[in-house]
Amino acid sequence: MATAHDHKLHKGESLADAAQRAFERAGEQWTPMRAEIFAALSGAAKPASAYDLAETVSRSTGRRVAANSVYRILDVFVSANLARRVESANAYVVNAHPDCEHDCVFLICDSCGKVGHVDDDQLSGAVRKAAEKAGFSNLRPVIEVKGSCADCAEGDAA
Amino acid sequence: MATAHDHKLHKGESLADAAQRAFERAGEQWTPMRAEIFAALSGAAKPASAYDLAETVSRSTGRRVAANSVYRILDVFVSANLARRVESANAYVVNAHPDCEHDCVFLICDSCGKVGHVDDDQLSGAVRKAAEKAGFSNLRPVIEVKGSCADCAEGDAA
DNA sequence: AGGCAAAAGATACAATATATCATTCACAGA
DNA sequence: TCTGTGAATGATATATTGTATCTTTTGCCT
Repeated sequence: MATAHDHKLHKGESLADAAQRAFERAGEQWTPMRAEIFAALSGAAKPASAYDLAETVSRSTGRRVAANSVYRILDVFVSANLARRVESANAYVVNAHPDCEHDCVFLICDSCGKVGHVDDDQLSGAVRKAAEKAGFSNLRPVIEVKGSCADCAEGDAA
Repeated sequence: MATAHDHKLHKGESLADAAQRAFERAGEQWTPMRAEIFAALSGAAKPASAYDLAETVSRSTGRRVAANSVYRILDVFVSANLARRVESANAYVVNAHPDCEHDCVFLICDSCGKVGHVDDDQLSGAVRKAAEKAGFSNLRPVIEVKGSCADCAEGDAA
């Protein structure tokens, strides 16, 4: 890797390492392109769209990266649990704990666009149970809450 | 209908009537165009995209209806609780009981695309509570579950 | 009828997502 | 080393979803 971008925190590096390990354990290849996209995704302050990432990576590598390549890689990331799609934002976030399987609850701020997340297995379990009770199987819950985050709500009085 | 209390289930004409009443009570105009779109939406077997509805209504009226008009009307429907957006399908469904405020749980079948829904105030309340605990306000929960519906799972043995 | 505001039409365009085929690359086996 | 194979990526086109802006029409009120 030996990256020249020194403003990366150690936390970021170790996340990439953990991601790589989990990824390879899942039988996938950790290629330079995938590493670039993972870095772009984990460096983003907000959920990033595939097009955002395509642009970021295009700049950082100097080579044009097309959206469809990004989509392909994001799909692999999502199925390997390295990233997650935020449905109500049409965007993606890294999974900071690629080793744990959780149904995340995402909290999406309407005004700043940032996303927080909560892992509450009891809550997501209740959602799963409700879906099963309705005859659904092979469940993939999407639990998100739009609203105003604490920071944005302060100055906002709305 | 046996259910004289709780959630009145409206169908066909009476649903449109109930919707119109609720809509006008909210201070909105029930125009012919809006009635057309509501009819198209409530006649759809699956969640309908704005473009689906535009095409349906274009055919049923003989006049070309542009997507942006449909979007505008859907937005009004959603804010008046006559319809809901299914985030993970980029589509809309009618609200069968426009008089009650609920955080619906949508169940979206991967293979047939149909959507079921569950109202579980305790469940959605728990989601709201978790978001509030994280400092969020002005909440609009999105609780959806992708999976296989009972019908599709049968022939599928996946 | 006349005037106003809401609604709808027309058009253009931006953003998101997928489909298809070609090219590159790593690697196994002759 | 050569080559066949499959995975990954590139290139390109196109489909789908969503907004912005301006004009025209419609419904409502006096």
